[in-house]
This record gives sequence, structure tokens and C-alpha cells, in this order.
Amino acid sequence: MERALPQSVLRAATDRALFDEVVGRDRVTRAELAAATGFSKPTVSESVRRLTGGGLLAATGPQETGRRGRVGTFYELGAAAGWVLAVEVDQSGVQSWSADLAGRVRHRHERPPGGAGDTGALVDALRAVVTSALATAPAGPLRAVAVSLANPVHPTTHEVIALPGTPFPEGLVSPSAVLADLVTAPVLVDNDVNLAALAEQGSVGASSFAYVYVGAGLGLGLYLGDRLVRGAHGLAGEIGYLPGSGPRTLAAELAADGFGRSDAPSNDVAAVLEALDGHDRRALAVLVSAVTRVVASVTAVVDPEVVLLGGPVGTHPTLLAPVREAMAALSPSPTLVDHGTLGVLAPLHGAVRLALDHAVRTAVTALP
Amino acid sequence: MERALPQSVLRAATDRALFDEVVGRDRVTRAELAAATGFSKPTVSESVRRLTGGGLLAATGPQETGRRGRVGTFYELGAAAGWVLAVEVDQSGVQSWSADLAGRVRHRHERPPGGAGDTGALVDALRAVVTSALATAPAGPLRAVAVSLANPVHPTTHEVIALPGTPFPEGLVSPSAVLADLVTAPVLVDNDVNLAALAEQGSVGASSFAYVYVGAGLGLGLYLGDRLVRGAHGLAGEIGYLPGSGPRTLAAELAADGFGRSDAPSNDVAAVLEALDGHDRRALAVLVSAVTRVVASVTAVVDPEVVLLGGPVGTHPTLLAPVREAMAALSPSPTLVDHGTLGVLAPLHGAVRLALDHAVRTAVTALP
DNA sequence: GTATTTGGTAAGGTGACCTAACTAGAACAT
DNA sequence: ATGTTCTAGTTAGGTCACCTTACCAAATAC
Repeated sequence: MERALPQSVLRAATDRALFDEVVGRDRVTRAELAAATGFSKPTVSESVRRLTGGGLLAATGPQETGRRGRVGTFYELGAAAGWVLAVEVDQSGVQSWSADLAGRVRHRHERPPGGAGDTGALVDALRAVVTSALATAPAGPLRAVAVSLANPVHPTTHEVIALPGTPFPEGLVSPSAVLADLVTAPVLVDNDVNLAALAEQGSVGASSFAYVYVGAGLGLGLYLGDRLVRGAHGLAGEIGYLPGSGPRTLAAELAADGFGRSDAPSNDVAAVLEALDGHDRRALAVLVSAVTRVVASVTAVVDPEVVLLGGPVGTHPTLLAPVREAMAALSPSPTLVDHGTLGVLAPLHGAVRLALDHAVRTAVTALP
Repeated sequence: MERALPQSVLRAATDRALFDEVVGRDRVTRAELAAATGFSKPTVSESVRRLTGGGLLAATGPQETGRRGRVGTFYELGAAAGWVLAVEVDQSGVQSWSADLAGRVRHRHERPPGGAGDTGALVDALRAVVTSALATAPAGPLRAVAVSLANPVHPTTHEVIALPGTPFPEGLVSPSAVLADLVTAPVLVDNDVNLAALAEQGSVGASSFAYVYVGAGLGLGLYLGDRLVRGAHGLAGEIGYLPGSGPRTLAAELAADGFGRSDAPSNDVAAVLEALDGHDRRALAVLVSAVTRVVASVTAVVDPEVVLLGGPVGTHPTLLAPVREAMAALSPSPTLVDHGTLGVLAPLHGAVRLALDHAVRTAVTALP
């Protein structure tokens, strides 16, 4: 057995807490930090010295304060603290956000999709987007890249997992390999729905949380006990494989119910939305039944505090009320069901959060 | 924000690691501990001094060693380190195990069940069992009591949750209230299937693990990322509420399929087992379909490394092969499906583990 | 101009860990 | 039998991350 807790984790935790506090408040003095975090003034001074030394924080000019005594030195996020890059890769192309370490998005870039199944075009677009992002890089080092991918990803190897009938076969690339020569920062890769869940969880704040995505594919992101649940093989949330009402999977039944596309193994989102907008009662019934199956399954298995519906179909306004009603009749758990609020941007928000967390954690542990 | 990590967590972690190492090896010298854990010899001596001072460890006589140099002082679990009490309360009565802090069971007690729905008899039996256990108490203080209950339990309040149609209505008692005047140690209460999962997980060692119980009731225990998942409202694993093939829940469908008892809202285990033993093809098909629905749902939602089947019906030998086959056809995840090995004793084993963990953790943090 | 209030530093202490160098005691070699 | 060699454990002293207490510094209030 190895050392359980090296002494330095204390220091890293302190530095992290103070850094987060500064970022959360924009501009603070050390005295305010001490009062807010409970650390002693000398400890705060020591930690802030490390953080400014590493460039993560910077002293700023004095500030008019209504208060009485001496005006203190204010600190804020360092100008060259660095940045993170969030990239989303899906059927609608490649999109990136460059954000500073406070999570503020500075630049956006995108490229249209190549043809369906055209992996070469996708790789080119990914490299082009990252190249543009690097060309307009904010000050300071790039500390982490997080890539959102519309395919399952292995939790430890970051290898993309090929499933039979994936709606996004061109996405079977290894972003870390593709970007290896462009970028030295660590490249984190995760499933788009997992990242959307991470983002929506951040808005809701529930520590036990599920995000159900209904669009071209069916997906689920789970956040339990302050951690994203990715599954032993990266296949947690692959709810297309939930059992349907027959012997087939839910995804297969939806396809057989006339929601599949003829040109790809995914749902025909446009057709579904049209049917819902036109108050097609059969379409509504089928979708409500499918979404209810998903929500009921998740509730029965992990009993989250909140379930949010997302994706172009999941956020359709006609869906929520009947699903809630069906759940109330079916399940004894008072789990809340609602719409997600971040829309198509959820995965990018989640990627920023993932990259940020990694960036700050490593930066803080590497301090002098 | 409060202090993130008090310095003393380091000490507690060290003491805990060394205590566990001693328990795991029976008798060890400090030098061996230092080598095995990576702590320095002075640190080990210091920690062992605290642990012996608190009675958790004790020095033992010298031991023949084939080695060359000086013979060291051997340490083992202290004679008066204390004990924990695991209690199971279900339809077959009340049963208790008294175990020392190494988890070795020292005494067993039990009482037959009262009549169905007779809460008064149940309370009496519970108090009688605990009274007997206290009468034959091992040396040292009782450090924790864990109660396994065949009903869902709220994760933080330990309140038992009443579900409509529970097969065990007489279990709607608060064990901590019932035992308050008998016992001063903390009383932990948890669902029997959760505890069974904890126990089976300990045998298997997978860090992402599900336990499916099929008996009078349907239940699921989940262990993800080194933690038991209890759900926001204590209803995680209530898989009777999974959607079935129709609009009803799986439990309702099983009942409608002729497996329900006329005298209680639960499955007729004797009838099911008889049907399976008699190679009743329809019964087998219905059960395989139901169990497959459960395993497939769990796999699709959380993708565990291993799923074990437990309970009188779940461990029936005719079930495993067809369920595995159906899963292979249905799910892309290479999740392993197997039988649990602890049988009806799983919840008691789990209760011991739960009580032990709590006992050792608190004992170690309270050291001088 | 002095009192008050607030920001920050200096000095010194504590607890949990470390390494290096020692003593204690047994087994083996000659 | 006596020294060598090996293992167990202690002592001494260092480091690191935190703490408290006391002080200095600089602003506003009166």
C-alpha cells in the first residue's frame, strides 16, 4: 500500500479553495479571503503568494471602498493565468470555445460538417478549429482541452467506443491522437451527453442528477455523489439499449415506430418535431411512452433528485406535462422532472467545466 | 466556506491504514507495517502507540520467526477493542451477529417472526435479540449497530420509507427509536438489498457493481465508485417500479402473470421455485424476461462491471444461462452476469461491513 | 490631531510527517 | 567465545502546512 495522503494535498486543497473564491468574487483582498474561507490571515497570505507566483492570481490596483480602514491589495485572476479549450464534435460540425480560468468564454470558432461518414473531413475540421483557436489564443498557457463527442468514450483510456448502428460513425476518431502535434496540453475526451449533464448539473446544483437527451440519438448523463458516472466500460447512459415494450431495445422500437431515418440508424428529428408541432396524437403517445420508460428506469435504478429532459425532442414543450403525469402514476419517488435550460450549448458548457476543473487542479498542485 | 481539510484527517487516515493492515495480517511488527504501508518507521511507531493507547491494538508475545535479526514486538487486534452488532429484520424473523473489529462473527441470536403485519411482535423480537446479544457481549465497547431492513430507508435520516404494497408492512419501525434505550452506540439502518450488495461487492472486488435480488420482492443494490448508491430519497434500486412490457410496472406484471400471492402483495416464492424445478417453460420464460429487463436496464443506465443475481429465485440455476444469452443479444456492454455467493446471509455480512466501517472510522478519529 | 477601524506582517507554536543515525538483540561464521 | 551481520525500534533533528498572538501601516471619523 502506498502513502494514503501526502501532506501536500492539504496545501493544494487550500490553494484551490482560495483560487475558486477569488474567481467567484472577481476581486478580493486577503483579509476578505480569510474571513470567507476560514483560513487564517497568514495562511491566506502564504497561499496567495504561491498563486501569484504561479501567475494564477495577480494583484490589481486599489479600489474605492466605502469601508473605514486601510485599503487592502485586491487580487483577481492573473492576466496570464492561461486558458482552456472546449471543443464539440458532432453531426453539425466542429465548434470550439476558448475560456479563461474563470470560465469566461473569449473566442468561438467553428467549421461545418463534412459528409456523413466522412472521417477525413471531420479530422480536418477538428484540426482547423483548434488551429484557429490557437491563433487567437488568450494570454498564458493552454492548460487543458476537453472534447465533446457524440459517441461513448472509455472512462480511462479516452478511447472512442464503436457501437453497432451509431448515428455518428465518422466520429470514431481519437481526438488526442488527432491533436497530439498541435497541442501539448492534456486532451480530455468525453461523451456529449455526459458533458451536457455536467453543465446542467452545475446550473441546478442537485448532487444526484440525471439528464435525458432525446434527439437523433437517445442518451443519458448521470451525476451522482459529486461525480459523473461513466460506467465500467464507458457505456453508462446508453439508454437506447433499455428494454422496450417488446423483446427489442427502446431504440429499435422507436425506429420501427416510424421515427427512424432511412439514410442513417438514428431518429428523424425533423419528422418527429413536425409531428409534435402538428399535434399528432400517435406520435406524442409514442414519444411520451418512450421518454417515460427512460425516466422511470433511471428513477427506479438510481433515484436522482432531479431529471432534466434535453435535446431537440426532449425539450419540446408538449412532452413535459404528460411525462410528469405518467411518472406520478408510476413511481413512488418524488423525483423532479423538468427541461434542461442550456439547449444545444450544454455539451460545450460541460466541456468548459471539465477542462477548467482539470486545469485548475493540476495548476494548483504544480505550484512552487 | 469552512476549512476544507483539517490537518488531523492525515493522522486519522494513517491510523486507519495501519489498523486495517494489522487486522488484515493478524500479527505484525512495526517494521513490517512500515514496509507494507510506506510510512516511515517513526510514524508507524507513533501511530501504533496511539492505537494501542486507545485499545484498538495490543502487543502480543514474541513469535518464532525464521529470520535472522532481533525479534520484534508483534501487534494484533486488541482484546477489548470492542465489537459491532449486525441485525437483520425481515419476514423470517430477527437475526443478529456480533462481530469483533476484524469482522469475525462471535455470537448469533435469532427470534422467529411474529404474524404478518404484527409490528408489535416484530419490535419485541428485535429488542429480545439485541438484549441477548448484549448479554453475551464480547469484551470491549459496542461501537456500532447496523440494522438490515426489508424496506427502503432514507439515506440521511435512516427513516424507513412506506411504499404502497410493501411485502413487509410490519417492518415500518424505526430501529434507532426501538433500540434507543438498549444501546448507546450509533444505530445505522439500511435496506437489506443494499447491504447484500455491499457484502457481495466485498467478495467480488469490482468497483462498479450491481446486485439484483429476486425473491418475495424485487430489489437492486448498487455500488459505484467505492460508494453505495442509495438515491436522493432512498429509493435507488426499487426496480419493482421499472417499466414492464405494458404500461404497468414490472412488479405488477409479475403479479398479473400468476406469481403474486393472494395473501400479500409479493411474489409467491415457493410457487415460483416449484415451477422452475419442474421445468415449467412458461414460468421460466416469464422470469428470464423479467430478470433480463432488470439486468438490461441496470446495464444501460449505469454500466457496471459485474451484475450478480441473488435471492431465492435469482440464484436458481436454470436462470443464469438464458439471462446471459439474452443480455449478449441485447446489450453491447461486456458486463459480467453471475450468481451471488453469499445467499441469505448476504445482508448480515453487509451489515457487519457497514457497522465495522463506521466503528473503525469513528474510533480512529477519536484517538487521543 | 487623535481615535478607530481595517489590512497585512512578524514571531513563534503545533502536529504530522520525514531522514539519518543510533542502540538492542538475535543468528551465524570462524 | 567472539566478532559480524542482520533486523527491530528509538532518538534527534528537519520540513511543511497550518495555527495564534501581537504588532505595524494606512485609511476614515470626529
